[in-house]
Amino acid sequence: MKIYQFQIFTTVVKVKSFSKAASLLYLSQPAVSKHIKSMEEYYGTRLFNRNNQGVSLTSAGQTVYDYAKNILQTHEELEKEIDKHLNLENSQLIVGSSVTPGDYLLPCTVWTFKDKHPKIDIKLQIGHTEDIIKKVLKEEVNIGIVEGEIPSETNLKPTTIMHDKLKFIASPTEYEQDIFTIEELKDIPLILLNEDFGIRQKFNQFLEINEIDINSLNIVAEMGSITAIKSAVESGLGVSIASHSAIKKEVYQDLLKVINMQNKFKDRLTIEFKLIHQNQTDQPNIITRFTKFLNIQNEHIFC
Amino acid sequence: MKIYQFQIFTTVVKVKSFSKAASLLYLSQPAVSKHIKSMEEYYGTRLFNRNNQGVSLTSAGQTVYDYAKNILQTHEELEKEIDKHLNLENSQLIVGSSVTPGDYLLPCTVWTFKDKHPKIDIKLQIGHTEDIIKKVLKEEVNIGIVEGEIPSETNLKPTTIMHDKLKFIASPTEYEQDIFTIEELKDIPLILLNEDFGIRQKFNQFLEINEIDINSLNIVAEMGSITAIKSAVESGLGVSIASHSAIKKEVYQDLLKVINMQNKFKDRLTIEFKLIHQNQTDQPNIITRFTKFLNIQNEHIFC
DNA sequence: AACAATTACGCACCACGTAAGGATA
DNA sequence: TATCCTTACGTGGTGCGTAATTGTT
Repeated sequence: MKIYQFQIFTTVVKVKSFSKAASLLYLSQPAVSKHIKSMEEYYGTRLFNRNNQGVSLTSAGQTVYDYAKNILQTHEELEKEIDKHLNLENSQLIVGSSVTPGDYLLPCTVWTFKDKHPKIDIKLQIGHTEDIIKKVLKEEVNIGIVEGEIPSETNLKPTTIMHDKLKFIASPTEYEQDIFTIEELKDIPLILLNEDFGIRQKFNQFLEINEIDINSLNIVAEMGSITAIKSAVESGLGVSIASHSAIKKEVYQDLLKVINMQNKFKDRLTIEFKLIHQNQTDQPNIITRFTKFLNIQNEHIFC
Repeated sequence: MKIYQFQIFTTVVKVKSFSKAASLLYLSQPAVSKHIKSMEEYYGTRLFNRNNQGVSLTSAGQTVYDYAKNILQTHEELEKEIDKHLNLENSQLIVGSSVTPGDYLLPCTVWTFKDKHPKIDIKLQIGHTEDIIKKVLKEEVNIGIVEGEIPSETNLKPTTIMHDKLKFIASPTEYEQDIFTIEELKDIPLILLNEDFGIRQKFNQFLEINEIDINSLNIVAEMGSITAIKSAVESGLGVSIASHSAIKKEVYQDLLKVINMQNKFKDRLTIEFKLIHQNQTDQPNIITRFTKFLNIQNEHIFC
């Protein structure tokens, strides 16, 4: 049994629904289903009565709930106690991030971290990759989370903490097709981020790998903001390319649609987010702490 | 974090050694190492001081230990409470098993189950596969764990719960070679189990697949007991074939040695242990309970 | 040299998401 | 039929053991 499964379980109990719990936990509904099923197998009995209005606890489930609350609380206390050992209280952490993770992923992460460590003062700064690298080197920020390449002469050793798929986006009212061919890509009006952005650099690489001359494309605008790009695409001014996490909300709301690429294209168009920090020998505990926090899988760091 | 990891952790604390904990938990030593490492990463701090005399808790480790004991105890209470719900107390379970699992694997399993459910009366009967199948059908035993094929007309739906490798064994003083060729196999004096045993049936299949006539072999004896076979082989009377779990103790003590087969041989010589029980619609909770107990991975059912 | 933990590697199983299927008001 | 849960399947990640390596007395 995992602590994590108790968290899923208690969430389900609270909202009386697998699907609602799934969306609260940033999981798919089948994933929640399977965790509950595995708990039911472990304890050898049904824990929820299912019906199409949601779910309710069985009496065995009520028992598990009572104990699960206890275990979760104890474990939370343990984590707070460890924090005290590490002297994390009243310390400060400044995270520098490039635009995509900074705007779309880290806010929730930072919020979660703050919730878990209320006495730590954590700040988030957003900028382009180069600037963040400079600030890490000057120790103006403690941790950087950036896209694109890290020059090796900086001696920063980047570790990849997440990757995100890049996708073509278009207005659902203007574009009916679900797939692009190479030929179509050359005609369609493109709105791109400027070259300060890791996403744009990745797209340029993509063109090279697929042997497409950038001058053969119909680029109608270059912009310096993801929000601006999204507005332009929503208005039907053209097609663009964006990171999945930056557009999932709009796709869900039907303001944007994703157009897939033909299989022929040779690259996978994914972008990696890398973590960098100064490698001090006596690294403050707080940096280790936040780094580990990001690295722990199955804990929904980015939400 | 997993409950299981707390168990590993507390075991290490108690015996002050990764390797000793590993052998108590029926794990390899690197496996324990990695679990502790992953806990240290999770909590962001070292939990043990290592040295070549064993390990000792750091102060953060002491904190984890205090809370871990609490969590483990709470979880154990939860399991007992669930047992009460299922009315498992004072019920009876008879497990029928064929020889290899019954003699070498289940005793510890049954002991563990009894330890976890002290009010359940669990008994273990050992016999040949056919007999166990009959007893399951007559409901003289509640659960069967057997080797070999289950006739489909019994309507028992076997589920494989473990597999074991079959290995050639010889006396380490009589045989120096580490590998057999097909030709050598035909000359060597063989001591085999009789055909009541799943292991022997599997060996016959193995010969067929490799197109070896059983009459071309030098079979010096057939016996009806694994213990007898082992004694004969230890005395240097010949070579035999046995299930890994039945001989690992003797191999460790250097009373027996394993001789591998040449790659040419076409079969893998593994034997499967299958669980069978009557599929009653209102199956007693206790059968479900024991079945799940066997099925739960990572909990070292066979030890 | 001996003992104990770590790292490397390959294999099997588990966790996830997507998509299709099933049950119930 | 709408809503919600379950099953099926493919992919990537985790856990395991074996074997080689490192580190400490």
